[in-house]
Amino acid sequence: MKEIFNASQPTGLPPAPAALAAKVRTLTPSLTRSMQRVAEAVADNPAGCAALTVTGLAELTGTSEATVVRTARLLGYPGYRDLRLALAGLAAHQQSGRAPSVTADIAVDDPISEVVAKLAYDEQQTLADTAAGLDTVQLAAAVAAAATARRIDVYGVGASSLVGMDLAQKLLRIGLIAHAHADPHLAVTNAVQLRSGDVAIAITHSGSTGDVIEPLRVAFERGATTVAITGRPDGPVTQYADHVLTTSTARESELRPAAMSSRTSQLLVVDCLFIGVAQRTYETAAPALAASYEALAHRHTPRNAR
Amino acid sequence: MKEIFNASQPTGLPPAPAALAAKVRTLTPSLTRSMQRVAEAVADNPAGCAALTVTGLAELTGTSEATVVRTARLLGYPGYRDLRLALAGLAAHQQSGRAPSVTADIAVDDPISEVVAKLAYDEQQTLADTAAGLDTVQLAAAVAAAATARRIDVYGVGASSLVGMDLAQKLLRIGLIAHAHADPHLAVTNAVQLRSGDVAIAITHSGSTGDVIEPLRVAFERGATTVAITGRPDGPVTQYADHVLTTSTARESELRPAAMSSRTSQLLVVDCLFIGVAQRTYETAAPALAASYEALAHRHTPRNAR
DNA sequence: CGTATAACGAAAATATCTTTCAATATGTGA
DNA sequence: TCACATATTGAAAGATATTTTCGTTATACG
Repeated sequence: MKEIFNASQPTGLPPAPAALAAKVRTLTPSLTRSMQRVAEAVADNPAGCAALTVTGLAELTGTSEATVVRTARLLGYPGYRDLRLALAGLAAHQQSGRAPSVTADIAVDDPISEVVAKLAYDEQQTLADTAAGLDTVQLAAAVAAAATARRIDVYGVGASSLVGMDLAQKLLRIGLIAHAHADPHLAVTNAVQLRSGDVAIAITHSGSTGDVIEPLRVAFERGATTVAITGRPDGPVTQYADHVLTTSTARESELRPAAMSSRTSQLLVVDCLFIGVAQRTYETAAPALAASYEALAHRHTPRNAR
Repeated sequence: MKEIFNASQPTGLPPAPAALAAKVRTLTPSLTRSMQRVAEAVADNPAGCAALTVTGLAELTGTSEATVVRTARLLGYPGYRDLRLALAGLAAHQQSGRAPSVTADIAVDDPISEVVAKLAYDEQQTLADTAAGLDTVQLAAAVAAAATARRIDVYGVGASSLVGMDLAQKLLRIGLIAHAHADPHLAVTNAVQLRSGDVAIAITHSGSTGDVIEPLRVAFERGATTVAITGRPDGPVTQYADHVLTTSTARESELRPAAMSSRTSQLLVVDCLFIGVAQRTYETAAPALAASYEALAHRHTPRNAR
């Protein structure tokens, strides 16, 4: 067996400078056990790890040099040396940064004001991570496909279905033909109709939601351009995806289900996709948007209150 | 003859992080010619030098490895390796200094990477604004009402309907009885059923969406506790709201409809509401959340994909 | 002009990083 | 449950990079 971990990097992204923390979080779930230990140590204490040699870090994490190097590769660096440099950069970056006062998890007895602060902070973090980890090449490709598509189908179930509907709603507003399917059966039924020139978008945080993978597979086999928006760029869903857009995976806690931050992340991706498409179809998008405002105007009472 | 350059460091100062540039200037006059060349290169372009090996830097400056190492020592580092680390840190530091260039609006011809950065930044801003402007007293009151409610109805149309569904979905997950209504007629029909001890929540960015105000008014008159989530705390909807939760109103542009940032803001408020309720119903919420995970487990394929 | 000293670089010695490969663990299908 | 295939892992060999050594060349000073 050959170990070509570089191949797992879809497009040759240049290693991340301060986006390292994001990358670690995004990638952690798809790492093996010992690699996770290394990644954790690195994310936990960048400054400390930057001071260590491969051997040192291997000992600290109770693994081998080989594993450390492998982890560095997975993180997108050519080797440990480069990861170490990035780590030093990150450390300096953090140092200059602000006080990470609210990093703690939300507890059952947190006062409501604390909850607001922590949630806002977490979601901001999620946004930053997502933006940092988003592959703009893949995004551009997805945008190009969507902008010229005959029709666009969006698949998502559970929490992701709302994101799907949001995307479809917005695309409709700029005059594109888009549908969101939350019902797996109807999704497959519709996917069968797709062909080359159409676009299918699957949204699943886990990357392994059968109900979403199935319609994407059908669309893929019918020749449609397929896009996966997922937190697991190595998950089964990517088998049938021409373009993969990665969402960030923030830690979850008992009170804070993963759905919450994954939704934030997914929405940002979807927004980017939408804006990208709107740019490329500006001629028709702008008047369509204006028209939809116009149509809604009479639904608002003339704010006489107070 | 022995070369103990370390001895030239009077007091065992720890290597400088960002004070490197200063150190270089201070030390330059006392350096030999070739060492000056090295120091100059380093001060000139920290990022570039950080990417070079000893040999590389030696060649670049037309000197030898030994000289580079000697210079590193003079600068206060144990060796070149450490200088390089410091250089990487310095580079990252400098980079972070000039970051806030993304304040501008999204333009039609922005490259996709710019779009991602601007959107992420805007949404982060929206979150911060929302958290800052949220009245925790009102929020606490709304939470208390929802946590003990017999049933919870949520009204929202258009983009806000998705937020409403999100809230209802989550409340359902922790065992509460919640419904989201996007259909104005059904919403009113259901609102008639409410009475004291029930909670009705209206979500409208403009604060003047008749289709949402109407059911809230009905619920209000029936004696239910009513909550308005709106960007216009002076809008008509607040007439019938016992508690008003204010969302932030970010600027919108031609390509960036208001729906986008209002949605972000609304979701944060809804999340806070949810977490608050989950805290107060922890005894039942925690097992209910766990159970809902459990129920979904088999819907995921066992990640066999490479 | 000669000598002492400092500056410098080539190359050896060492440390560090990377790769290979075999052993072990893990999961999958009969 | 077992046998098989595949993935994960670390020890050690191999390759690079860094540091040290040491001899040569340059410079200063008497």
